[in-house]
Amino acid sequence: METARLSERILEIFDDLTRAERLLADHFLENPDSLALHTAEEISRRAAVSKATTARFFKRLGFPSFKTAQRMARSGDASSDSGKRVFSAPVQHRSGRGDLADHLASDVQNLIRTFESIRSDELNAAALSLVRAEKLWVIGFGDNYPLAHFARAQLIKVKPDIRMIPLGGFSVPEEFASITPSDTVLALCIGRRSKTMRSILQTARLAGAHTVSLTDQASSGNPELADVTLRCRTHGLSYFDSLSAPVSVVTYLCMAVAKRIGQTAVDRLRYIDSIHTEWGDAG
Amino acid sequence: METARLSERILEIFDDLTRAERLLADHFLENPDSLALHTAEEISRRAAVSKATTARFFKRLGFPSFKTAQRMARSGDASSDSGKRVFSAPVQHRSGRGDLADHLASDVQNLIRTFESIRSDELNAAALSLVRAEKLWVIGFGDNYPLAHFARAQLIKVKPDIRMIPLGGFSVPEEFASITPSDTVLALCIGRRSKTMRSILQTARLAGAHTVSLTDQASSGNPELADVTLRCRTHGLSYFDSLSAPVSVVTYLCMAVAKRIGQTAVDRLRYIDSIHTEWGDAG
DNA sequence: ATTAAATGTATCAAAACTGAATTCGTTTTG
DNA sequence: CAAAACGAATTCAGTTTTGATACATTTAAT
Repeated sequence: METARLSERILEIFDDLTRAERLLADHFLENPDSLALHTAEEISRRAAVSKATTARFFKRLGFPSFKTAQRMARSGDASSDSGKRVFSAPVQHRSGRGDLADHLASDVQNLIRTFESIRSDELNAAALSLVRAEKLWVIGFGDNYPLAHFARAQLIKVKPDIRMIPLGGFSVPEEFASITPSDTVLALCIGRRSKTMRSILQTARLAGAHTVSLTDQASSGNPELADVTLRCRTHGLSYFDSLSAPVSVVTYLCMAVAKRIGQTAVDRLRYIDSIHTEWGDAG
Repeated sequence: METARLSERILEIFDDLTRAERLLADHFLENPDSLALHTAEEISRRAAVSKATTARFFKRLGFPSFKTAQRMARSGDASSDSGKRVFSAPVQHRSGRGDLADHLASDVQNLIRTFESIRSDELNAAALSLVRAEKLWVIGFGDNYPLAHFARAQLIKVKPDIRMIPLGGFSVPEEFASITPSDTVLALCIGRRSKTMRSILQTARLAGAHTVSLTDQASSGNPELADVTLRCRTHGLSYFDSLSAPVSVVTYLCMAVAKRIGQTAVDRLRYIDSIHTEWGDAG
């Protein structure tokens, strides 16, 4: 995996780079395959630096020249996908920068792929649905609970009635009974599917409420359980899935909601802030 | 107040800074009060740059001069400058693809910048500390609660004794009393600082426990409150901060922990998985 | 094999950066 | 009040960085 080697090397000496070189560094961190795929001229153009700078950059990185660097990048099987080794005992504590660079590259890819695949009209529809809702139900079981909590924490800052399921130790049906057709359900369904979630979504639809669900890409098995389904890429390099993309999508969603609500949301934010200040929390 | 403004401004133009200026930027991000407390000469000495550079730095930041900047910092007023973006009513529903692309770009930058600035040895030290801990305390108040919950959800999959603060409605001191020198505290300190968190960290250090904290870049008002401090870039485009980078860092940290624990962690993961399957949850 | 096109590399002058020394203004002290 | 002391701004010269251009090398086509 040659691209990792490059990212690793870049992260290592990042602090010593000059400004134009940093542009290059960022370009390669965002597009790890760029070195293998494009010419020096093309790379220079994309990173908005001169060819000379690109040439110098690889010398500073320790390569004899740009060409050798590119050859090395191409010779290494840079297909970068290198299968899931979730359970292939990682004996090597060899640690360090390589892992970090890999992880970064992976999460950047997760973000990019996710937003590439999400259609903006669907997102807007989702946001609109959340805005219009009288009550908003945020639902997340198991590993989705933190994500649900996070979404609610954002939304409650701009909208008054956000309910969370599950809540404390309370029984779900009792809580969920108050759902109405003017409500919207935001369902977080990343990773392991839970039966309860399925039941809740069915109940919600039956009750005539709107439903928005956030899933990972693997979950396409049960389509159309929600009015709007947003798929996130959650590919992780080893034991755990990555939640960067879902978090980013949720953040965007909340921002879009706040934006649509407009001044009321701003006022509410300000009010909350003033309460915090009054209570002596640091701003 | 003002220090936050300064840090914000610095982060805004961080990419365009030269190397010596970056030394200054780092100094101010780590010591936000430095501007108010020290003379330009002293600051220059501490940041290891020339006085001229310091003078120029504040001009580049948009202040008329160093002196003005210092006066503003000391008065704490400084509302004259660019108002906080958070409240600058974004009336335009530009709604199109642009917002999405901006958001994506911003979060990708957050990720990259975060991993650029985090030292891998610090991360490894943090992971090691988490691995060695007899009990692990994950702490997150307010907006950090979902993040803490998320961290715990990962860690509990590979390690048996992970405690969370705050928990249910239980009183913190009663819970926290069982901390010992062989424990480690993972403190999530993104965004608004809470007094309780500070107290907890102090108590933890007094008790001889190890401490790892995850903060945003602007927050290092009290440096060295933890043994290891990991700074994340959380810059958001409008109302809300972005948590993509912190989530990514936490995920990496947990992965590193799992890796170091090794086979035991794998076994535990498998066992948990088998229980899930047995209970009929979909995989 | 030869040539033309494309692409990487080296050179050099312009621009930007930096710190030491100097100048200017303010405050303190005798 | 003078002058000394201090600190901030400016100037200036040396250094580094940068991109345009010229040059060399590879590649492709005939």
